[in-house]
Amino acid sequence: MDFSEHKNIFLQIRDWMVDQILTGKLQPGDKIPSVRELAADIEVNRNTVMRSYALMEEEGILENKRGIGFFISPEARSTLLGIQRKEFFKETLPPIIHQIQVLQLNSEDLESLLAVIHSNDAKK
Amino acid sequence: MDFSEHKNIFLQIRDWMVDQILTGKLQPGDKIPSVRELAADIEVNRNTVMRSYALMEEEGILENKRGIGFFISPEARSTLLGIQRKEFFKETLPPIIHQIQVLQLNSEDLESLLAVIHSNDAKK
DNA sequence: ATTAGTGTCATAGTGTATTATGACACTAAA
DNA sequence: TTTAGTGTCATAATACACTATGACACTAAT
Repeated sequence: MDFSEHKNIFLQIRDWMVDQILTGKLQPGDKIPSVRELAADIEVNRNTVMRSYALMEEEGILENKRGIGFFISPEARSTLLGIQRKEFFKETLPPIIHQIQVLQLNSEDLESLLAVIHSNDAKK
Repeated sequence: MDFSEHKNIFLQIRDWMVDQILTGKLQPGDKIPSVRELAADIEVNRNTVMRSYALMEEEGILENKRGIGFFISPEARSTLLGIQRKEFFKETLPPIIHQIQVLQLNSEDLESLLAVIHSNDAKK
């Protein structure tokens, strides 16, 4: 895992974990790496991982069994779909649209983007 | 101007100024607010504005006349189009595409996005 | 020459993310 | 009961963005 300069590490850990859940690599009920283990893996301090896990617990996507570890909450996937979709439309999409306007990007420039969107139309 | 929590202020000032240039609100040759003036306007420290201006000067989009002030460089617009397009395709677009896949967003969800893209096709 | 406005530099202080480390409570298994 | 693994809390140290402030050099206009 490589971190971006311009975003807090504990938020990037959260983003990475959220992605694992939404893509199905982590399933509800799964035990996730312990605070110490993940910290060692990604070469980050224990406290930083703790902060990520605490945040995700507060968001309702992780559950915590003291002395045992953290687990993906049963309703994590649907909760996350809600959170992430809301975030996407409120925070992510508007500046993207603005940027596309300003840079005058057309269908040809954004071919790969359009392909993905249309491939999602079929799956209904 | 309201700042986001999760991005450095001096970078947000730069983004804001870049947008003004690309949308034509600031023209090549225009004098921009002095370091002190802008700092007072947006209630930020002089040094923070200085850091933004120094960054933009280094990027070749601002020019500096000592004792007079900062000016939009003549080639600012084309320089910026290059920088911003490269940044967009390398850094911005890939995670967006991934997010659209993960959240299964279709043409209906992204109607406004598609509208903007297609409106850019005409202008050629 | 003086004045006001510009950028520039240096210093010190504040807040916060991150690190480093130790200690403690809880749980499961030997 | 002991041991190893878990989360949790507290403390101190480091790094960096940002603030606050003063001083200085340059430029244009009076």
